[in-house]
Amino acid sequence: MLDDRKLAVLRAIVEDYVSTNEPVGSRALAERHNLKVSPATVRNDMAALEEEGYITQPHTSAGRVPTDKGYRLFVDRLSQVKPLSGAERRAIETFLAGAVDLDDVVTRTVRLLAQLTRQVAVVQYPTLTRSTVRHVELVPLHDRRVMLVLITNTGRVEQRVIELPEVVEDTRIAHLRAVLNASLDGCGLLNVPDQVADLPERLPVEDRPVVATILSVLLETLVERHDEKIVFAGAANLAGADFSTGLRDVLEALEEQVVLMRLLGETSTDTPSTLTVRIGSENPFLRGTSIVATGYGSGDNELARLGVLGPTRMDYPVTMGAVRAVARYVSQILAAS
Amino acid sequence: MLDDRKLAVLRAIVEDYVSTNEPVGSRALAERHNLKVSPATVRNDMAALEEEGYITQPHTSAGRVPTDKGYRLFVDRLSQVKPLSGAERRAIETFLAGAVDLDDVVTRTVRLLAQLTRQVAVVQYPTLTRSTVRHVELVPLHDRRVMLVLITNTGRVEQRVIELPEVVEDTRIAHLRAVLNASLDGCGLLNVPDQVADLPERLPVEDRPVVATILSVLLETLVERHDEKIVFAGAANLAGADFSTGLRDVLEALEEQVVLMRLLGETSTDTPSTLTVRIGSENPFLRGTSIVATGYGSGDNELARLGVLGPTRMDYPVTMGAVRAVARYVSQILAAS
DNA sequence: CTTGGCACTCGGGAACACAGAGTGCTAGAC
DNA sequence: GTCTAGCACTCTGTGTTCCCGAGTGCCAAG
Repeated sequence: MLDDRKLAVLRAIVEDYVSTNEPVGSRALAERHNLKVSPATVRNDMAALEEEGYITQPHTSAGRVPTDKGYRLFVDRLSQVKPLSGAERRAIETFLAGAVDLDDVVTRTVRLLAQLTRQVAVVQYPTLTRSTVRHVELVPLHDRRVMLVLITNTGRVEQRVIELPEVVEDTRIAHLRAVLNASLDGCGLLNVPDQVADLPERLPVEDRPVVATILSVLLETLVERHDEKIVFAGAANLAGADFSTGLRDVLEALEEQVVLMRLLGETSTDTPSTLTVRIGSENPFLRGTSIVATGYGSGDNELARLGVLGPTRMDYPVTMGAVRAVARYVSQILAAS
Repeated sequence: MLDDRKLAVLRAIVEDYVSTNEPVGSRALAERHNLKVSPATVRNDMAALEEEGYITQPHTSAGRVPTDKGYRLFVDRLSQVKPLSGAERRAIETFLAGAVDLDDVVTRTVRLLAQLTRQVAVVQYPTLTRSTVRHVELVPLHDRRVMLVLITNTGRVEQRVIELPEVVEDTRIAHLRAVLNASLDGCGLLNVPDQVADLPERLPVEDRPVVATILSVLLETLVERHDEKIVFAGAANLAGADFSTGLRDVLEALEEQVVLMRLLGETSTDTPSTLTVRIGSENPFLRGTSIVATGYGSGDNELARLGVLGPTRMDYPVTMGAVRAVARYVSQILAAS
């Protein structure tokens, strides 16, 4: 049905359309990509491709434009991820290496990705639920207040001020801290509830109200932050592009954590290095946009996702290369710290 | 030069133009705002106003549009800040009261403000330099690593992992923590360098290398975060409006911390409740936009600024009311915590 | 100082023609 | 059977012209 030359024609159409943003006609095609056949032949192939739904023409007597299905075929079979240049790799490395803490890593990553792809970049903060406890700290503030600080192996820090039911001396606080750390150190966040379930019973009766208060806040913190934080950058890159769905919708989606989450895709348990590409109508919302995303994380388990969002008419090979490269470097950085 | 009626005409022009987004002519003006004079009279007044530079006409045969100078006069002398409705006040209060930490307060504030004004809201994180130290914590991690946690009175928490020059037992760490807190508790962040300057000398010789390392990181943290964090929300509200300077420029500015900072205005030492309004060309950059900003903070000292950014053609009384109200509520929340 | 009248200007929409790009189809060449 | 050349056809986008209407500026009278 689709011989090699027809595929070559489709690839040429996608490439030309992406670079010129204008429907591409048979003559220009035959000339620019030395196909060694005449425009008439190209026209026949185009008719076949259109028949199959890979391309379409906006108006009669206009050139052809790829459909979502056409882009899909292009991404799956006709293109290769384009690796970054050496200079770009080095730039990424040095830029990310300068980060001082997790916040900084995420901020730098999202900006970097936006600049690299000239599109909107989206980065999800590493998921708490897959991290482990590195340290729990109880800081006496004054009166009956203590601050609970939870540090995870991904460098994330959560803190809460707790109002205790009674005045507690610092030494007791120190003891509680030791107990908490003894049972939680290195524990996966998902297992924390189980680990601390019998803790009050193992302590003297007089400590139980205090411990109960602290634990309830601790558990609450875990649950609350389950709705993950997502940041984006590069909205200015939307200004040029035209979206079928309207710029407003895109901007709104970017500020809706929930929608962004869905767009980035479910956090898969696959190896994090696989790239997800959702093209146009394949997206749950924002059917006029495409998304290239992948997971990242230290080692083999995927901690969170990152990707870019742009018009359906985007340079997929380049974008995919950038996303993949950035994800790898971030993973490295996180593993090292 | 400008009698009362001319001022009334200017006010009417601003109000009409803001609500309709179309140049306003003399007939419509005379009808809608019962000025009790004929269109011809209005025309004379308009000619005078144009002569003075308060209004202008886009084309020879079109109605008049306010100039930046016209808006300025309107804001300064012809309008009153419009207070929020009771329902709005209650909504703000409950929404902000639900925040769990400083991050949350800022995030909620910026979203609230964007929704309230239907414009882009911008909020600066409370400045470190005006805060005071509530607590310093040293958390032994393992080997030669400790985590330094700095908690300020505004609820802000900074943390850094420090690589020590030698292995240090936990008891020595605890001692150092006590020493640090003793000299820094309640100390203004700006004074921290002075406070700790002679600290190494007051300690045994064997502790000095460790203390020096810790202090250098502490001071670095203070300096680094001097470039303040700013967040924005409501970019989708830009989609409808048209900016003379181009949407792209506005979006770019929003992602440039430095530019945003300049736009919000210098942190003044004035009482925080004064509203700053910069109209069109009065802005350092983005001359096509207007900015309504104010300071906020607990008590009398201004901790940071917040505001909204929108087209020059905005509803100043309403916007000013919203900004002022939100700033007050945030200040309350911060003072309480 | 205000008002009604009047001539003038100019933007924007409707109608129209036209050039150019691109197509589909058919008949012939390899 | 596949490719090619030629040709008639169909659009879109653009430039032109025309005209209406909104709005103005000015002047003379109240």
